[in-house]
Amino acid sequence: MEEPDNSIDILNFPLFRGCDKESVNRILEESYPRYSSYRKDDIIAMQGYGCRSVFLLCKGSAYARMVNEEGKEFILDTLSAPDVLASAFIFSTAKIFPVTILAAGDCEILTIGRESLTKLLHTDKAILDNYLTIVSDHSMFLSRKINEFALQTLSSRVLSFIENDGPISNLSQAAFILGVARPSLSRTVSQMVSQGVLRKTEAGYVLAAE
Amino acid sequence: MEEPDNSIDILNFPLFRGCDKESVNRILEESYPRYSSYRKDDIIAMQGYGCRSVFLLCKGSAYARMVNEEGKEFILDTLSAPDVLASAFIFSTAKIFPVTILAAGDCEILTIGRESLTKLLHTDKAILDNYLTIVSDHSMFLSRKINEFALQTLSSRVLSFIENDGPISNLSQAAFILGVARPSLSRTVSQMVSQGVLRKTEAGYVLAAE
DNA sequence: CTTTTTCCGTAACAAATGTTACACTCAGAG
DNA sequence: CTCTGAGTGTAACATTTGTTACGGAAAAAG
Repeated sequence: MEEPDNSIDILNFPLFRGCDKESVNRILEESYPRYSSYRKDDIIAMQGYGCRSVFLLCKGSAYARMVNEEGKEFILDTLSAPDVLASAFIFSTAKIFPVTILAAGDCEILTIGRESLTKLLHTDKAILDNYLTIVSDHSMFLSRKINEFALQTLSSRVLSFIENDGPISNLSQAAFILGVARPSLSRTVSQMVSQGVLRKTEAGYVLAAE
Repeated sequence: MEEPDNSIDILNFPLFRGCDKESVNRILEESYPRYSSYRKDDIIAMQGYGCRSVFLLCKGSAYARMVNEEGKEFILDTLSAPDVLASAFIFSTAKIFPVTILAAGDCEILTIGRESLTKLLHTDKAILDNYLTIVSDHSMFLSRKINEFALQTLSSRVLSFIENDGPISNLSQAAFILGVARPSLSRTVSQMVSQGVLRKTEAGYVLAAE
């Protein structure tokens, strides 16, 4: 279970940048952290369930999927190691996952309980500052998402998507992430191409300006 | 400028619950906090501009409005004293307001700079825990908003609106907050009434079940 | 090589929401 | 009282997106 190179990995995390490695390792070891592996498409956390720990994504990548009662869904975010999952949920009043987190590929994850995390934040000011930045950036990310969903048309959102995620090489997948029907995205992309906004390359659809 | 009853107000804030009042007041006084008044519709903070302070909303209420390039807009949130504004923006990497904050009525606001806030968080564990909860709850709020905008139909969002904000007494205003056209909301509400989901009372439209 | 699967483009239609326009009610100002 | 403005209901039409369906292209499997 316990990985021998735990202590080496730790400083790769933005969360631990500038921290006192020794004391962090001590606190982590005291808390008997769980080190687990997930296979592609395994569920790491389930929307609607309680959140008692944060997940340090040490290897691999994961994505956050949001579903509503009628089964309509979309991908809110994709995350790659090294990153912290559930950072903004664990200290909320409800302590409930608003999304389901799934392994995009094989993942290795270190689970840290709420108490240990609190202790870390109380002990090391660098970690605290990093954590505040991480949680705040998460809020900013969500704000931008809201702006997209609430105010932007599909074609604007396609542009944002390409800016953030690069060329659209798979229309079906992109449609799923954008939370729209595949033919709708296909239609919109076709229109954008004929308007000269997008261009089709071997890598997929890209901005025509480049 | 300086209000004499500052120190009394402070403990009303969820942010300061359980804190050591003496040391908080000392830190606040050291930082020469600005105490400002705003009239109805004054701009407290402007979307797209830098965020260097948090705002303690001591009296009155404010709302956060989000606009896109084409001028389409909606109200993301309304906040009432006592509350903390911009808690999730000040520690982000970008440090940019993603919304415009406006006074919904006459407001009194205590402005706390980033350095003083950092000092408070580093000094008092209770404040730190409160702050983490506030920021996290903000993230949860945004997640729910995304769920609404991305996945829910207007009628579902009407139900959420009534649950959170009470009866719809002003269709125009509610349409603006929901970010939809007034006739669209009027139409949907009419349909929901004829389906028996909503009921019209003197207080406005309410859930039929009650 | 054939077969199957996956992805893509597209068309026809449906559903949701936006836009514009107009008439009605009601409360407050004058 | 009359007038005005805010809020409302509603209709007709436009626009955007969803749904379903079908055929083709290209890759993967056999």
